[in-house]
Amino acid sequence: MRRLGEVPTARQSTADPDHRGFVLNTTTPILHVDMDAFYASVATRERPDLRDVPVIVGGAYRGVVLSANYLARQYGVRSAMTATRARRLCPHAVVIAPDYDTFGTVSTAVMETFRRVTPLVEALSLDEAFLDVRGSMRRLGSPLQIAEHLRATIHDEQGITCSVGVAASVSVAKLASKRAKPDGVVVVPPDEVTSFLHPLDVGELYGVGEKTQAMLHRLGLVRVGDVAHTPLRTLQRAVGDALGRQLHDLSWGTDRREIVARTATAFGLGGGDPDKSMGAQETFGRDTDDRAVILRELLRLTAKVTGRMRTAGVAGRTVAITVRFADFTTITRSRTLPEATDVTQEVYRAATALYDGLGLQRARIRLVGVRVEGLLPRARVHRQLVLGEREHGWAEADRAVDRATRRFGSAAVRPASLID
DNA sequence: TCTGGGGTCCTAGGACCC
DNA sequence: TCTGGGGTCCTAGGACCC
Repeated sequence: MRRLGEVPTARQSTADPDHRGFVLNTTTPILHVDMDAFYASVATRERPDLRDVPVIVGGAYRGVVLSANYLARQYGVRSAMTATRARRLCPHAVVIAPDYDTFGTVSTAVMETFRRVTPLVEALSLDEAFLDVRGSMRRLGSPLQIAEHLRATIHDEQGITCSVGVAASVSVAKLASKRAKPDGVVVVPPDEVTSFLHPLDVGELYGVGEKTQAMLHRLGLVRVGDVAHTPLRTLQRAVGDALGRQLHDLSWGTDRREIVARTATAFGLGGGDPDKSMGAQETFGRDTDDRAVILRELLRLTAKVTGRMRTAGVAGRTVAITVRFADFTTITRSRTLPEATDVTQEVYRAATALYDGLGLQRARIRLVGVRVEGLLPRARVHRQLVLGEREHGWAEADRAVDRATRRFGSAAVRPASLID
């Protein structure tokens, strides 16, 4: 039997049939399904030798923790923590490099499992999704029964566990799944929404990170209930119009956002809304002030981004670069071109101009990035046909590179300056 | 060996237009 | 004349999420 924790109120298990009446459940048709320690679970599912060992995924040189299993978490290891700190907290943890291909494969399979229940699946990332099961209940039973069915199926087919939050709205369902972790289900019926939400710390609300949490705490708004009973205008003066409105709605669990069927676009899964920007950035192994090294990195990143853009069939007008200095201060510079482009040389020319415009001399640089914004389907881009325009030559070169990359892999063709 | 990489959205100020 | 106001685009920075 799957373990169920000792969380009070709304937590339910299949052994607790009292809240499974039809009337109650039609009012809680939204499921938020979240894999438990997804990367770590996938990385260890065929490694019984690691079952009882703390495991960390990520944490390469200058890296952070992408995921940690629950044993590692007992030592205080958390996602996004620096690798250094994680190793200090848990020196005997096994560190595994991420394998995104496998994560993607498992994710696709899990999302397929969801779609066998309902077409209304909104993937938020590789490892979590909202499901609207309103139309599935006649066939599959109450939302709680559907949640347990999904958990059992994913466990049997993928060898990993997940947790499910069930509620009338997406925001409450998401908070409920967090409460359900690991390997559990929490149902929050409509008449228990405020008693569920109001004792939570404001930091639990979607959109409240470290900074906003600290600001709200300074104002004496510590619990969600405090936010709920603060006038909207006061809230908006503190955190801005949009976030103030959002927090006000979330604190009453009144968001009516509908689920839109879509797959995660991350990692090339495709589907859903088209991306609005595409970018790439990389932290150097060591900080550098060498212009040649930096420009070469900008070219490599540009080629990566424009290659992805051409694969996706999009072009963009705004080119932005990011520069992070040794002291971690980070600046961005952007420039909007007259015409949208997906041509490597055009984006690179803009990126180098932006970089040189900074007028840096000996600044130690930690990271550079390139991003193209304002993406449009290439079919909607009408280029000014200038007589004798050289860019056509570059576009031809890009297409040749793309063909070669498809046949021989990304190492086969690259700009001359990137060859060692 | 302090602090990744992929994104989205909001804010605010200035330019510019009507 | 002595000063409006709305809308859009562009840029830079910041917060947040996974």
